[in-house]
Amino acid sequence: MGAPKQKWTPEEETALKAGVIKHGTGKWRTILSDPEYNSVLKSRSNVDLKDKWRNISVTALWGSRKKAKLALKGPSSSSSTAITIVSLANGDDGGQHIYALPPPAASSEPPRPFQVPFTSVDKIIIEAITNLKKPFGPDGKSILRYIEKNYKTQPDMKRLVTSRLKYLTNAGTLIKLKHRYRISPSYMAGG
Amino acid sequence: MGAPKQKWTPEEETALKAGVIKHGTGKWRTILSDPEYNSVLKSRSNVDLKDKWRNISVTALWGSRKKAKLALKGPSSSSSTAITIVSLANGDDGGQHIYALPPPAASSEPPRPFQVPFTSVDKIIIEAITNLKKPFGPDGKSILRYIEKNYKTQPDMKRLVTSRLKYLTNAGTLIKLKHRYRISPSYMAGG
DNA sequence: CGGTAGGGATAGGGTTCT
DNA sequence: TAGAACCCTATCCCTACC
Repeated sequence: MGAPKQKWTPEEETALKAGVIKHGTGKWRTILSDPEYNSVLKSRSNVDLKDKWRNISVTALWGSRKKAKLALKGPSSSSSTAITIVSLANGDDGGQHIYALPPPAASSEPPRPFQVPFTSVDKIIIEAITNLKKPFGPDGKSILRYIEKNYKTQPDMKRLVTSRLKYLTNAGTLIKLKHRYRISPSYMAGG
Repeated sequence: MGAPKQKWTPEEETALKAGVIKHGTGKWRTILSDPEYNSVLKSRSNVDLKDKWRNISVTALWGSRKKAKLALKGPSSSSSTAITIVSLANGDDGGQHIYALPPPAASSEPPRPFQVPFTSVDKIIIEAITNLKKPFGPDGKSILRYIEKNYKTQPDMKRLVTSRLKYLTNAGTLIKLKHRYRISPSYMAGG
């Protein structure tokens, strides 16, 4: 066709984000039909929207889909790539950090620091909300279940998640409505 | 990592070319899966095929990717690098030459000839077919659109392209099938 | 048939190696 | 230094499942 790879413009991306905030994720056709966005997104399909949103989400969390796939999960599938989540005192998320411990044996990589800062509970919470993709956002319990299902967690993860949800809501990163959490516009907008 | 740059053997290159002729460009996985080639190309990935084909194509056209990048494009992005295509009577492509005119004002370069022979319509047509990468080749209209999009053209470019397509098809450089054009084996083989 | 989710392939820019 | 080989990831495509 004419366009070998049609890169997304900032305007289109903004419109998509606004559309998701207004209609929720998974409502790609609805967003496209909304007169508020359909002029900007004229040249995009519902599938394009879905793909772009996936890309935005995953990039914000992990840097790329590939990294997300590598980072996410692991415990059950392959012991050599397992990632263990631990939280340490005194971090930037209210006294908690999440670290990824490199697998015990494994790679012929050059010497790395024993622990590399990898991601925080906050990021995992955002990931949970993104991946659970409930129409109006998951509730706290679902978020916790998601995290416990996908990561090896420490015993007091519940307390940690609860306090982080409160903090993120106060900070404006999350929006809480009827016990459900969704990601705020400003966060996805790249704030 | 493991692989210290695995150079392409002539056999592999031949298999790749045959695969492209059979399945078209952009069908890298398909080519890999074809029992006719998958023994020779066993150690290559679909991405490897794509990269190698790019090297082959771009080398045939411009000498290298770097040169191609310098030569290609200009009009829309930056006026100072704009390339103007004109055709002159009495050339080697049926009475037509394509020239690249240096930008009007611009560079502090040493004095250049007013017009430097740049490339011919034929090469641009080959480039168009290569870059448009339609499964069975683009039709004439698409080729014309590509050229008009990427170059500043003279008014009668349509007529020129049409006649060149006819010529190149007769000459065996292109293969025409159902109004679509693809590059012939012999051309890519370096003929 | 129309829509979405998800896996997977491709395109094209960038990087490394020789 | 250039060019071949290779890497990264945004975009696009395909299929399964409603």
